[in-house]
Amino acid sequence: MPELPEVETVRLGLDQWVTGRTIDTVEVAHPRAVRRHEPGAAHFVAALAGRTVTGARRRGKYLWLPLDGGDAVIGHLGMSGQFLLRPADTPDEIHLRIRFAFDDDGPQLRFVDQRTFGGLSISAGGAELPAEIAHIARDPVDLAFDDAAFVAAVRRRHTGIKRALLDQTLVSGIGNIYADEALWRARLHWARPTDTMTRPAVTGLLGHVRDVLGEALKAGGTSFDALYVNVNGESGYFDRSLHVYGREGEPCTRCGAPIRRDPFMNRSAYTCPRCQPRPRNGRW
DNA sequence: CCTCATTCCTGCGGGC
DNA sequence: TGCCCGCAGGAATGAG
Repeated sequence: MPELPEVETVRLGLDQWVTGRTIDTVEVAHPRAVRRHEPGAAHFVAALAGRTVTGARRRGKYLWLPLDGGDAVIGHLGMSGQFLLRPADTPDEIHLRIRFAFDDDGPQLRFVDQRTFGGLSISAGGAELPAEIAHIARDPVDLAFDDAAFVAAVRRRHTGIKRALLDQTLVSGIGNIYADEALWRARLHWARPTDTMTRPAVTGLLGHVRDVLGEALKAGGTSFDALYVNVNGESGYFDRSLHVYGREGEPCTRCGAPIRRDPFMNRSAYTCPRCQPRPRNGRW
């Protein structure tokens, strides 16, 4: 579930509570959580002792903590990852994967992840932008995002518009929830071929993507259960503002037609069949 | 350079 | 009551 608004909410918390602190010890409770760290868990632990965190940054759905000396800890929440700040005497979470203890009296930083799709690794010299995630595009909230280049790139692609929105090398930060919500706002069907879209249509969609991401960030993100929480364990409330995602059979808030769920890329696509029609003759 | 299917993982809820 | 299965899905990977 964590998409840009949720990851950014976590980043803000990390920046507030971890920046400037020096790591004392690290414990890897589950090796799978560091599987992307090629040198292995023991190296991960040894390399971080004594290092000071100098910030908290984000690229799309990836986070990284720059360290003194120029390296960085890269993190991805996957489906169910959480960064939690917890006093040392707090009982371990069932799905605790990695623990960071600092050389001060402050709380531990714990990486908790039920489904273990997420994980952490160290990027050598990656403080500015880790090479491991340099292929991830900027997100639409990034001031340096190039709107014209994005519009042109989308129109050059030969695929469906939702696939394009989910392609993190084209635009980052968007996942299944916000893709569906932006497409509903733009009245576009998920299968609309990108090469049939006009420049204004893509530009308009980009505007809706920005709007929905911004609104969700203000709400502290979307959560349906306790899986997505900020560093203090609190849930966002944007799920109350969703128009199509997860609403199969419920009336469209705009026209009343029942929301439809289609199988899509081994997951789901939610649309309003009236607001986002798919042409009968196959011509868009 | 594309495009796209497959794979990883755990817990929950529906059906029988 | 309990078992099985589908579903949730980000992104790396490799096939074509």
